[in-house]
Amino acid sequence: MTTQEKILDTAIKLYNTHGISKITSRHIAAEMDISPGNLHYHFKHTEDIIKALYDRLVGEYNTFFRELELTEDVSFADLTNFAQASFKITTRYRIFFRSGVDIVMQIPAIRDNLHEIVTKRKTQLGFIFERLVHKGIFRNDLPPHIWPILVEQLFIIGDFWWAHNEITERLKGAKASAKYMELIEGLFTPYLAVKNKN
Amino acid sequence: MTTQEKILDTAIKLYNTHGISKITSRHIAAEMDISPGNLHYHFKHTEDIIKALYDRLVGEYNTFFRELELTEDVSFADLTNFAQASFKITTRYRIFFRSGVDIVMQIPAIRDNLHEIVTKRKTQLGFIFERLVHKGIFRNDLPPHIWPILVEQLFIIGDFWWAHNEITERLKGAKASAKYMELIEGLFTPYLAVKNKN
DNA sequence: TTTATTATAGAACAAATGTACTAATATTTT
DNA sequence: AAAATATTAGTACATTTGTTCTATAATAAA
Repeated sequence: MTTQEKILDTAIKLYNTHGISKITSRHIAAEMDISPGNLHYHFKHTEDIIKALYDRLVGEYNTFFRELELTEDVSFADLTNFAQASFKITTRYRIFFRSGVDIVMQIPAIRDNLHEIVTKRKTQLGFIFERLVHKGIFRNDLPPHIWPILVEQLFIIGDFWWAHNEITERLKGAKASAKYMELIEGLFTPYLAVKNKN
Repeated sequence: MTTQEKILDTAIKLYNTHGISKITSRHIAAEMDISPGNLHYHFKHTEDIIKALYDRLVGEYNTFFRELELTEDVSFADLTNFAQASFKITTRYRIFFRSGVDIVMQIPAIRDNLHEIVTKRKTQLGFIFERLVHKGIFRNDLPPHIWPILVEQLFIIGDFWWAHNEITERLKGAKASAKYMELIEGLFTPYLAVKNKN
């Protein structure tokens, strides 16, 4: 593993546990026993570390979405997989979803990219719903304008569940995962066609 | 208006527009043309300002909930009012909902209080739903375990909508309010009894 | 009106932080 | 092996930030 990768791994670990605002480049260097000078040789600016972590996050989302797009024949299980994959990613990079938009939005490279990626994800999930309605898995007696609303609800809960968990139950591991899935699945349950209610 | 109040007003204004992490006690003092020394005469620690703003936020929530509790005969309109009041409060203090739990959770006085207040709000909203089911406004053919889930979904979307808006459409004013209400109302629409679908 | 108090300004300090610089060491290329 | 390049440690510096200190000024109490 290269020093760069080690820095990123250490950074995300420290950020996730202590929060971005409390972790400085010196902390990261100290944690992995290298000098501050060395760290800034690999990442000139501390912001560049956060930027690199964001790129990792986006990369993981993209590879997952690419897989999903290949599946022409979307099934209900894909939706569950989607939620579970989202949970894993938001867990690994939970600092981005917990530290709010405050810090992240102040990094220009991220700010410029964020809107684009969220829009893309929304469109993709919208397609999945469309196909599931067509297949009769979701109800087809509803006005079409409800689907974008459902997609948005899914994203808000998916993205900010960790933040909410932090200020309420503080669940971890399997319990956290179960609660997350319960909330996400509960969101589209009312829209399932009657025959699929299981 | 006392200097203390002026400091809090200036602080929330600056925090809301620039984010907590970018605003220091010096910025606040400069914005209102007083000396740093004077500011720290009124608030010994910068954190105390955030703590005081949090107390304001909680206070506004409490006065609203107290009104609602007096209404013995809960109607559907109360639910909409509830959402609208929540929107106003989360807008006025949106920094707390945008800067994430990261900063806020590091202030002990807030951390200790936050869980309590969220739980209280959840219970109160749970009661409202219970009464609305009883009155036949919400469906009574559903398993009772779905109501806590719905309450939690409502709170996540209610609390973090501003954060989500920041990274997507960045709506403001009336448009923001309309979108917020659309998402919140869309959440409980599927649970309305058939006769109430209007 | 004198005295006490509260409020304010402005300078000063210490700690933290990002980052640049220098020299040494390791690694790769030729 | 020699030269070039990449990596590392350690130090140093400037800036920012929270906070304290001291001296005035304003206000309230006596």
